[in-house]
Order: sequence, then C-alpha cells, then structure tokens
Amino acid sequence: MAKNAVPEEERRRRRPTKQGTVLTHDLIVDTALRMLREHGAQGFTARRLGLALGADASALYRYFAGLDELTRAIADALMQRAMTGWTPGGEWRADLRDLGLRIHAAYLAHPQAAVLAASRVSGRAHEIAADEAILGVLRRAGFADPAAVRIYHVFVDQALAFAALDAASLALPADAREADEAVWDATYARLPAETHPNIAATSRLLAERMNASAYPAALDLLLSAAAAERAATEAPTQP
Amino acid sequence: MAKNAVPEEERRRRRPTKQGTVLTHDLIVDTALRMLREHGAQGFTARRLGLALGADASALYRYFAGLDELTRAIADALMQRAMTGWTPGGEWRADLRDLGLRIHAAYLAHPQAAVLAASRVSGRAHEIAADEAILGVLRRAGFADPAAVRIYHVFVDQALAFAALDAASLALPADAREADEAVWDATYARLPAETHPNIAATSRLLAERMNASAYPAALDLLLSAAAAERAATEAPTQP
DNA sequence: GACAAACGTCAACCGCGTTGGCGTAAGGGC
DNA sequence: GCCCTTACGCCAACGCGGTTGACGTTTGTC
Repeated sequence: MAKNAVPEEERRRRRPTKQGTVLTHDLIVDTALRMLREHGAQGFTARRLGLALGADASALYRYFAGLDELTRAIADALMQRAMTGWTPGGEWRADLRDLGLRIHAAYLAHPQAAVLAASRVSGRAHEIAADEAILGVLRRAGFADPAAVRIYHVFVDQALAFAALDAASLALPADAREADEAVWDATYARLPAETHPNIAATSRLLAERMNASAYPAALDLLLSAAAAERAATEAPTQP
Repeated sequence: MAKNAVPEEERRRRRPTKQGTVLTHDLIVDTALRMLREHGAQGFTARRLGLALGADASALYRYFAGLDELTRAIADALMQRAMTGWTPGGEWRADLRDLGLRIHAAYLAHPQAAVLAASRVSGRAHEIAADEAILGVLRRAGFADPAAVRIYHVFVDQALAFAALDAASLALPADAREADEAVWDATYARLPAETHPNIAATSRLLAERMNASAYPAALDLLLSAAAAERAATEAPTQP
C-alpha cells in the first residue's frame, strides 16, 4: 500500500487549529526558530509560541513533554544546519577553520537554544558526523592519534564554549545588554591612567573589540599552534 | 573618631530582620553563592533567597535594583576569589597561565553561579583589576598594543567560555549527567569502523579525555601561539 | 452510522520578579 | 529626653510564566 511510504509523523490524526493551521513537530520547531531569530530570546515563551501558531499554548504539550524537550529538539537541528553542505577541501587548516566558523555561526543563529544545548552530549547523528569529520581531517593531516584527539577535544570544546558564551550575551534581554554597554562606557572608558595605565592606554582598541566575538581570533591561534606542532613532528630537526 | 575607619557600607542604618539577621550586600551575595552551590540554579530565586536570609524577597530591592544587578555582584565576587593573592612573577607565559587557571578554577568552584555570571560584564572593581593585570602582563612582555588587546580578548573570553561550559556540565542534575555518559557509551563506543573509522580508531583515547576539561590544553595552545607571534615580531627576519 | 482515540481549547494552579504603601526602629538636633 | 526624619523590612498585589486536567470536537475505522 502506498500509505506505507508516508512517514509515521504524517499518519497521525490532524485537527486544524481555530485559525486553520495544522500542528506538526517540524512546524512547531521551525516556528520557534523563527520567533527566536525575529523577536529575540525574551520574546520566546510557550504562550507566545502558541499564539504564533494560532493555537493555545497547551496544545504544544501534545507534541513535547515540556519546554525542555522542545528546546532540545530545536538544538538537534543546530548541528545539522552547521554540517549541511560541508565537504572536506583537502587542506586541513582551511577545513578546520571552516568547520569551526560553521558551528559557531549555526549556534549563534539561535542563541537561546545554543545556551541550553552547548554543554550537552546529544549523541545524535549530526553531532557524531561532526566529530567524525573533525577527527578525520586531523588524522588525514598526519597528526598522531594522541595529538589528534587532544586537538579535536580543544577544537570542539572551544567552538561550543565560545558559541555558548557569545550566545548567552545575545540571549540576554535587550535591557540587560544595554545595561552592560552602559556599564562599559561609565567605567572602562573613564579609568585614569594613574591607576589603570594599561586599560587607559588601550581603551580605544578595547572599545573596538568590545562587541565582537573573540572566537575567530581564538580559532586562528589554535590552528597556528596546531600547525607549529605538526611542523615540529614532521621535520623534527633544525640544521 | 574610630567610626571614620568603618567603610561607608557599614555606617548605614541597620534594622534586623524578623529572624534577627542583618542584611548587607556581602551577606546577600554570599548567601546567593551558597544557595547556588547547594540547591542549583533551579532553586535560586529571589523569593527563596529572601527566605534563606530570613527576610522578604522585596527587602533585596533596597540593596540591588534587580536580579540583574545581583548577578553582576555575584560575577565580581567570583573574580575577586580568582585574583586574591595573585602577583606578577615576571615571566609573562607563566603569569598568564597562572591567571587563566585561577579564573577557571574560581568559576568552577561555583558552577551554578558561573553559568549565570560568565557572560556578563560586571564593570566592578575586581573584574577591572583582572583586566588591568592581564593587559599589563602582555604589554610588559613586549606585545604591541593591537596584539596585546587581541590576545587579551581571546584570553579572557576563552577562560570565561570554558569556565561556563565546564560549569554547565558540572551544574547539570546528577541524573542528566549519567544520561549523557550513558549516551556516550551506547553510541560513540560502539560505532563500527566501516562507517566511522576515525572515531573507532581513537575511541580509547576519546574515552580518556571525555570527562576532563579541555581548558588547560586550550590555554597552552593559546600561549604557544602567542609566544610564536611575539618571537616573530622580536626577530622579524629570514635571511 | 456509531465508536474510540487523537487533538485543540478552556480555565485554573502555582511560582516567578517586581512594585507601592505602610509600619517601625534607629539616629541626629535641640 | 523628646521629636522628627529617614532608612529599612514587611505585606499585598500585579502581570506573566510553565504546566495540568477536564471538556468538547474532529477524524479515521469498522
């Protein structure tokens, strides 16, 4: 029968909502992602999500046990978005740089989910695929297994850690972010050179970097250190 | 008069609470830290904090404009714990390594608080002192200002980001952590070599590192890259 | 055409952060 | 020693959050 080809998800009974929309796991997750991107973390609540779907908030509980499970489902999609379309290019440094920036960007696109997801081991297909890819790049580049695993570990945790840190500040309510910026202007920019010579001397440079993520620079430093390590192993001599 | 030696904080009028405790900024922050450690982030609310102090939650608003400001105060208390007793030793690499490990350790000592605080700019005395110290070490080591600021930014954010990441997994409820470990055993350890050759080949090494923080390795890689950069600047020649 | 299950809706519960008004105790001026 | 100001803690309430159980309605199945 043709019905067997329909995914189980779509075989369930559907009743349209009062506004006519038909709820689905995917529709709920996609709507949640859109809300997060468009209205920020403070605009994302179960009640508002229900409103955006034209349904009562309590209808969500037919699909997810709670907000916790919903955010986990959202998080599951992040690594997928990071990895779709990626293929190894052959140059290990460029490959890792690309992967790192992809993961960072994918998480930052949805800060709320990233904050909750970054520290968990999902063990799902896309996370495993990313790990396999990173290890593969390092081992094909000639790193011995212990070094490959060590650098892999730092690489993954660095990407997730910076993603979580940057996401957390993006996920702050708008007023809290403004408060942080006001704090900076009111203190760092006004420190006298007598008591804080190093901050005062570099305050213009500090201000420039204030709102940018340190991740790209951190990633480059990691890759430089890894390259130096590999060079030392490959040609362990100085004439 | 001797009273002049008393910090202004303690000169204010004090009225004991119904249970007899006398509220102070420091007492509130310390109690908050203790609550976070003992009962987790979920158990930390303004109402419960008030209860633990023997006061009404609304009494806190005489000391902090809101939970936001209290969080900032908590963040600064952590940085104070990281910085007390530190003095520059003269060798910039050792100094930075020491500072990084101190900050990481201080935050990890209060995982729940670290999760809340790591992404915030407190703008208070101890955070500023840490920033001044780090910039000072780098500039005295001979880094030009742009490089010093870039490395400072990576250094600080990396320390806080790894602290937050590691803290988040420490802060998970025990059953969630066991679930994560079970997921690892059930998936990563059993992946066949045909589909995931790189994970399978290194699974023993991966398992060893699984529960350790990648921060010390990340810190060492950062310092290596910074040292290489400085060496290139100092002797900027190739014959 | 009737039945049972799946589904959306409604009303309510409890806890959250926060606020404004009220009582009260401490300290200074005389 | 008295009074008056003022800082402070307490109380009640508001709006909003996640979540739940009961209730009706739609839908596929026989």
